Amino acid sequence: MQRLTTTSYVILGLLALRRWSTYELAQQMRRTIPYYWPRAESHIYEEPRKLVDHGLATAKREFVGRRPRTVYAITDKGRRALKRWLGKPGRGPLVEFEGLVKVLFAEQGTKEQLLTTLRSIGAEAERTRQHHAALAAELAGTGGPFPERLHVNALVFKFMWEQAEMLARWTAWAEQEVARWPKDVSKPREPKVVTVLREAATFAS
Amino acid sequence: MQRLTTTSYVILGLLALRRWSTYELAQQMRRTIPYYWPRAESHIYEEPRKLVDHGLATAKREFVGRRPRTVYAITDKGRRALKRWLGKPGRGPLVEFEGLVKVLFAEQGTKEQLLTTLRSIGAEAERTRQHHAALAAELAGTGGPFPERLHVNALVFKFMWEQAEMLARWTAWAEQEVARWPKDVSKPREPKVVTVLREAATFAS
DNA sequence: ATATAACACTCCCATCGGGAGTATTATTCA
DNA sequence: TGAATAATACTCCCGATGGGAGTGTTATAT
Repeated sequence: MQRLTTTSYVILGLLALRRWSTYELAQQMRRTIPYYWPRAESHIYEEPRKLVDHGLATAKREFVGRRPRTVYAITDKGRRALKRWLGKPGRGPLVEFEGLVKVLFAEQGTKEQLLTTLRSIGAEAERTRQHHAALAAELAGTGGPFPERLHVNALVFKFMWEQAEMLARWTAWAEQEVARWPKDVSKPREPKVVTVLREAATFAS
Repeated sequence: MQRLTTTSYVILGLLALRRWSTYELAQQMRRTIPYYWPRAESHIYEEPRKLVDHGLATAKREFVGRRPRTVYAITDKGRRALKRWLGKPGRGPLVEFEGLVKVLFAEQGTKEQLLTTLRSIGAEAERTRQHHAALAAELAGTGGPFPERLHVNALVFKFMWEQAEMLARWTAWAEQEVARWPKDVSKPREPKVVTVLREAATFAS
């Protein structure tokens, strides 16, 4: 029997709200959760089965015409397991950022390449902000599918929003700084950018 | 022959700076890079071999007493490959944040559990800030192992710093908001927290 | 009437996280 | 000086994951 992962508990948490078919769960996982718990859709289908194996959920086979689907529901044991899990501290954010790796080695390329990298990150940040703003508009307007959960959603949303804002600010700042650098980005003299290190260093204990 | 991943290019980028033994590469990958490109140490040993297979690096077997070690160096083909890679846009940040999942389902648990979750995230954010501040002090003081790369390092550092600051701010804010909620966190009436949604919604196009 | 999108999955391979294990050399501290 | 411990230098392996391809059915758009 496979062990339960954070993804299992995400599914269990969703099942605590209502019953879902696996397809609906996969849909829901695509809406907002990928911004802090991204998982491949193909594997979402495995998770509820694990929950059933552990007695945390039940599966019911239903039909839409001749097409079958499986609808899952949480059990009492499932609710208890979820509550226990909520009591254990969760891991802090883990960031994976390929664009930043390209910035790190930027002096091996051209100034144009670096600016292109920064602009593409900036464009993505802008798209994310738009996405989040639209989501906020929907939640603030209709209350979303679970209006009684608006307060916890707002906590989570705030993180997503601040993350997107931070990225946009950082990109704009970096573009501006790099614009000041000479054409050969491997040899800037006295770059102003280094002041960020001195500022951060003052916080060292 | 295995295909090159972002991790391969991280190693290639490090090799562009100087020759390293695999152990040194693994060490270096632990210093700052895990904050934006975390990879398991055990796999770092495989990457340089891939680079050699592709002709982007050469391996040299050396000895420290009777203990052998492999030292890798970049080739001209490797430098060209790195430059080409720098020209292609990199993926934006991907965030994985288990703690936030616990916040999302917090109304299934107790107020105490939620506050504990937030406090543990806050504590981790503080540790990260301390780590970054110490790193900044070192870089600003000695210039670090590659003083000629201080300017690109500063760009990357700024992102790490802002990320840590943002997390600390978010946690402090969330703790304060939750403190205002009633004991039964599933039923706060008119939570002030929802204003963040209204504010963000004004940015929707 | 037909094409396309949404629904409802399954299968599979390469990648990755992470722990355990092996052996040698350097450092610390009693 | 000797023993313990840390650092160096890896290898092996299992289970979790990303992500693409594939199969068939039902609803919607044109």
